Amino acid sequence: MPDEPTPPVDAQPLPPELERELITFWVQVSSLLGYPRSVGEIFGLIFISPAPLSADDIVEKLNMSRSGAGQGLKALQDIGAIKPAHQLASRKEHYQMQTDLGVLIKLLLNARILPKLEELAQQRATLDATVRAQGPAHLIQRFDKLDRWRGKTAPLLALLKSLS
Amino acid sequence: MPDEPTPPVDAQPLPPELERELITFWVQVSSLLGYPRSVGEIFGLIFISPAPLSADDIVEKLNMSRSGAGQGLKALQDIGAIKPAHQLASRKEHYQMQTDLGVLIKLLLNARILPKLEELAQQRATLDATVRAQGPAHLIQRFDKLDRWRGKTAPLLALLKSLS
DNA sequence: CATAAATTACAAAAAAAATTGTAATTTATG
DNA sequence: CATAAATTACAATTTTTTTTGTAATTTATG
Repeated sequence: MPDEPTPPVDAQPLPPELERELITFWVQVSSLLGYPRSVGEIFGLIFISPAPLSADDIVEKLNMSRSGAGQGLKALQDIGAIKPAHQLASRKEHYQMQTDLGVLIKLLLNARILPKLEELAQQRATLDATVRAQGPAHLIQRFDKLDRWRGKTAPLLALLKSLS
Repeated sequence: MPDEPTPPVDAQPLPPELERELITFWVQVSSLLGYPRSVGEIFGLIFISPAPLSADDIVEKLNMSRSGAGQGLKALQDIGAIKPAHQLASRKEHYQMQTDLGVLIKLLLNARILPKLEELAQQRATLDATVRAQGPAHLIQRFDKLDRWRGKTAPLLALLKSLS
């Protein structure tokens, strides 16, 4: 037996325009981090919702496919932006935002940006060694420059990691 | 009269595989910053080239369209990653990398990431005010959380700006 | 443990982004 | 200042990414 529509928790729902703006804000954040619009919309909706939401709630509210909602929820769970919240009356899984935003930002950075940065740093080191071993003078000079740049940005990376 | 092909400056050209790896490295950097593959390839090619390159040099080496090369070069110039280098013998514009990488990283960040972050910060502030004025309790609580997160990441933003 | 309800996986379709080709414009040179 | 050479702008095409729909799988409940 499918669930009945749940009654609103809030007496006073958000003005639709504010709702839209808040969701748009999170769409932009997710886009900055390289996630598709749908993921940002789902997170935005969960962010503004007073109660945990099921995948079907999201499908209904955002007019998206069931499988799109499922994949988006999975992505958000993977990075720890949302977490499951068992609703006693229902068999469906419900989700609410991860309220520990320290965890959230850490996971966002770890999931997307830090790994890439570290992979690139590793590759740079390898190329550096190769070029210094066998490369022409002009390239060695350019890697010298990269080294200096690395020195400048090292504190930034350290700070990023310290958030994690 | 079109230019004759310029003779190689280096006696010993790079091994093709190293060349490919170096270009791939820059493609990945550019992708992290949200630029298309072609822009990364162009920068990579200029990075490894001992002498300044013309748009047509790039077309030939990378097998890309003339207009694609033009647009990519423009984008790279706009962010200051490369700079024009007049070649006396030729009428074509030539380009070489901006060797001051301090300038380079600063411009990359300024051109893409910082503006977005600042726009988002501005929007957050506006939404925060609106929600606190008229929003429901649960949303106000969530903006409280955002505020705390902001406190944690403020040093990061400051450091980013200090690089600029 | 059988069945119903939900989730997940994956190929197909749709949407978005990047690249190309052509035409218009600008810039340099005789 | 006319012409040739190069650059730039922009619509059309191609490619990539995102979203959807369906089928297979998993999970919970009587």
